[in-house]
Amino acid sequence: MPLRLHDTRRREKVEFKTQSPGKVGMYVCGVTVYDLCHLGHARCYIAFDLIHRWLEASGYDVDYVQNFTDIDDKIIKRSIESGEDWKVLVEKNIETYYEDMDSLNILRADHYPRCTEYVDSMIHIIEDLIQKDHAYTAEDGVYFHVESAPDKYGQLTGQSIDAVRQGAGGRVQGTGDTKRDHKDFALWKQAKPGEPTWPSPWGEGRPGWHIECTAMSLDHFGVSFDIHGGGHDLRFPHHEAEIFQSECHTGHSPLAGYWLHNGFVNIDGEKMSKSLGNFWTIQEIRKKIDPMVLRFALVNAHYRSPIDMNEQLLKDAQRNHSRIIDVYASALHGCTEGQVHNLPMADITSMNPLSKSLGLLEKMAEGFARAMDDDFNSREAVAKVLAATKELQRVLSMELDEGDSRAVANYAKVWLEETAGQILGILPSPEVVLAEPEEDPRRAEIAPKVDELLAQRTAARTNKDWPRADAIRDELAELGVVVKDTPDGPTWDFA
RNA sequence: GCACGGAUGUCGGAGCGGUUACGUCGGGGAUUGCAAAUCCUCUUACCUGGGUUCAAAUCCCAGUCCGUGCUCCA
Repeated sequence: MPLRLHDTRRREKVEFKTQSPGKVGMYVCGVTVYDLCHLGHARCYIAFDLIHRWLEASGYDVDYVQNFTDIDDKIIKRSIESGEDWKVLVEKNIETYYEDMDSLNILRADHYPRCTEYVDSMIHIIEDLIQKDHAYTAEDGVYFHVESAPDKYGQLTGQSIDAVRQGAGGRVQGTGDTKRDHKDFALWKQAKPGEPTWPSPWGEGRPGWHIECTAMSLDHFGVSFDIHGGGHDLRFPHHEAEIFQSECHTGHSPLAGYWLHNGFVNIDGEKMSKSLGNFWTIQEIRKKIDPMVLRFALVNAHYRSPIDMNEQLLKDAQRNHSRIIDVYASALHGCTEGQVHNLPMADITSMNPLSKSLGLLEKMAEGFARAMDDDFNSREAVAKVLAATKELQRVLSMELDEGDSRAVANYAKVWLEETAGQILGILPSPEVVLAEPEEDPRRAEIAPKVDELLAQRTAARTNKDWPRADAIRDELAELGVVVKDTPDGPTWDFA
């Protein structure tokens, strides 16, 4: 089944065809490194990581470019506020960016260009746009004249230029400066005293935001490439500005074969924003929960739909994620040295329970692939993994001889690694799964007391003194300890 | 105002012409001294009004409500 994906420009799911066979050029707008990354960044780069992984798994050679915007108004503002050199600020945030993304198991892109390295090409493009009458110089910089290419307006948002001619809801003051028309956007900004600058034919200054991506994508891919991605909010004006700049400069259309935009993250039903005070940085989240659980929660939604982050969602994610890990762990434990038998034929209609289970699992794997081929529907793919988890659990606990049970364990291991591991990226490495859990310092602290109480409770239970046994359990509950009775005796953990 | 999405069971959220989503919650059962954990199992649904069709949650038209964008933003 062919891969289909939703293209923002055409506003529908279309079959994926690359510009050159077997190769994919993918450009995703990166972060402006003036601050730490937040939940929204996590969502965006996990979404494109998933796309990256699935394209690779489907046999494409993906050239993935993701930029850093390392100079802009906010970086300058932040640098002035903190008294820190802007270059130091930028380096620090880029370092943390990598750290955050690594913790979320996001595979690295192939290139991370920084816009300050491309100022010369930006100047070159701007000169060309001026020459072609698509741009003009004003007192405080150079602007792109949107009315010079009206047919390119609204390609991603469907807004007509006539509607916007009326004035965008009266909310454009403050961006006016000396440009001719409120729709025009800055290509080059004249520097104010004390700001970092680059020389240009229009005096000392720095590039506008939109031109950066144009210069970098042009440099890496040429006039056109396959996939352009980014957050939903970047459709306008950023991505439409890119279309204006690139297509007017190169004369080639379209700039990108497919435009992909990920949905936003809300917190408890509200838009995540600094003014609402519900801004979660990845650094903060990492202190509270396993980043792999966060990844699970984000992968457990379609990349285009908005996601409402809340306690319930994380709790569900925690539970379902550990269910998968548990089965993976028992599969790993079952992969012992020794003879491995051939597994019976996978056959849904078989009377042999193992054969039938293998048939079901094969079908689920197919469903997984079908889901991913359908506009990277990881939500559906996760559902298949969860269903398979149940089935794998069943298979792993079947009464089998040694050779068979090794084969089954290996099958389960591979099944999960090829789906939840390689594609969804939610499986930790075998080393991590098999590692002895690190001793919680809190646990060591109260262990003697808990063990003492548990011994008393076991004695009470042996004597069938149930009120006494339950009283001890209540006492343990007050310490925040939950008791689990197993055939091998009681175990305990923190609630 | 314009543009783009969405409306599904207690809830979160898939499906998008005929078939079990998945999970949570709730009911029943197994297990247990009782619980917890685990496993099995059950009920319940497609915003409103028209239309197309043998068949609509799914397609078309109209309406209502909600979200987002139109300004820096993943």
